[in-house]
Amino acid sequence: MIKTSHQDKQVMTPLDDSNSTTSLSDNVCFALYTASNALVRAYSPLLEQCDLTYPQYLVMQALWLNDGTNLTDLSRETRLDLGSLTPIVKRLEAKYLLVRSVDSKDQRKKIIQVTPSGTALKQDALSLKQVLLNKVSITELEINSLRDLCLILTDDLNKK
Amino acid sequence: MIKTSHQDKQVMTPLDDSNSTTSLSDNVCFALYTASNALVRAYSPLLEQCDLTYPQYLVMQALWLNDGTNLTDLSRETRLDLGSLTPIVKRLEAKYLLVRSVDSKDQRKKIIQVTPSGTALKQDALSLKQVLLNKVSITELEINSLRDLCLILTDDLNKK
DNA sequence: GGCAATTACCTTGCGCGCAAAGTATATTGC
DNA sequence: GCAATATACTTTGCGCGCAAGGTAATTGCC
Repeated sequence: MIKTSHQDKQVMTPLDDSNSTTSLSDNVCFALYTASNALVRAYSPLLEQCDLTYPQYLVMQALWLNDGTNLTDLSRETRLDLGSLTPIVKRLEAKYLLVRSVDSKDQRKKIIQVTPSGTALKQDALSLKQVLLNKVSITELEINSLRDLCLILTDDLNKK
Repeated sequence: MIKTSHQDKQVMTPLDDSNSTTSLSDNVCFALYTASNALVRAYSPLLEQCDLTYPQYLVMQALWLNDGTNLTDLSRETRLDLGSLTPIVKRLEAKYLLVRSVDSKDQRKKIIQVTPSGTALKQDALSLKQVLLNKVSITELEINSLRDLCLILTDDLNKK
């Protein structure tokens, strides 16, 4: 958007920075996208015994930390779009893991509350993280740095 | 990473490691998942002017680097499932960016080749990466470390 | 009080990601 | 030479992620 320098030339030059990659792995974007897919894929067989998908697990985690919020607040916490969140929450309600009720003070708001069944899942579900971490060869320090870089990147990309 | 100590007790204690998180942001998994979503979301309005989605862009990148491969090889390079890849490639063919043909030596294989229209997209599409990188506040060194950690993590998670 | 603007949520449409099942072609074993 | 197996791809079903459009309820403004 700022540099439109090679809009005029269609011939690729060897010095052109945007073409010096020899493999997809040279791109952060590819690496990030691939890692996220691998993560969800690796989580899925573990979460299956809780009958949860990864996004559903995310929502339950958010509720375990902060029960009784409304959809919009839950959307902000999970960084999930409201249009994605509504059907996810409905499926969790169909599994009797949570209940939805209308806020009496503001009838537009839906209050989401974890049921006893939902709470019962907590220990088992959260322990699955360790199973995945055991497969990973990078150090805890590197994991923390990976996490922090991802959080910064997310904020940067969501800006403007 | 090593400790699996809380498998036997179902009651949560304040010292229980898997429950000490006070926010979703404490989890690598959440951070990674969120960052990947933010990335695709940020790329989408840029790629719109090329009439490409992010996965379609990934496939085109792979082909620009290595034209004339078959689907299975393309699947390995892009880390995309064959079941995902088939419809993506079909949509790219419908946009005249590539053609699919049967390998005469092995009729099961489909050879994918970029058309002149597909090649014409290359310069503009690859220049979009810089637009995104300009929004990002982390250093090039950190980006490289983020990329490498993601690649290692992916390999670890795909193992076994 | 009345009415436009805003907010909270739901719905729709499309393109994935992936597991599972299906089809056609090649290869292997005997 | 031919059945069993393996390989390459396609299809189907489901659950997202997200943009866009819709419907109520609430707020702000006059």
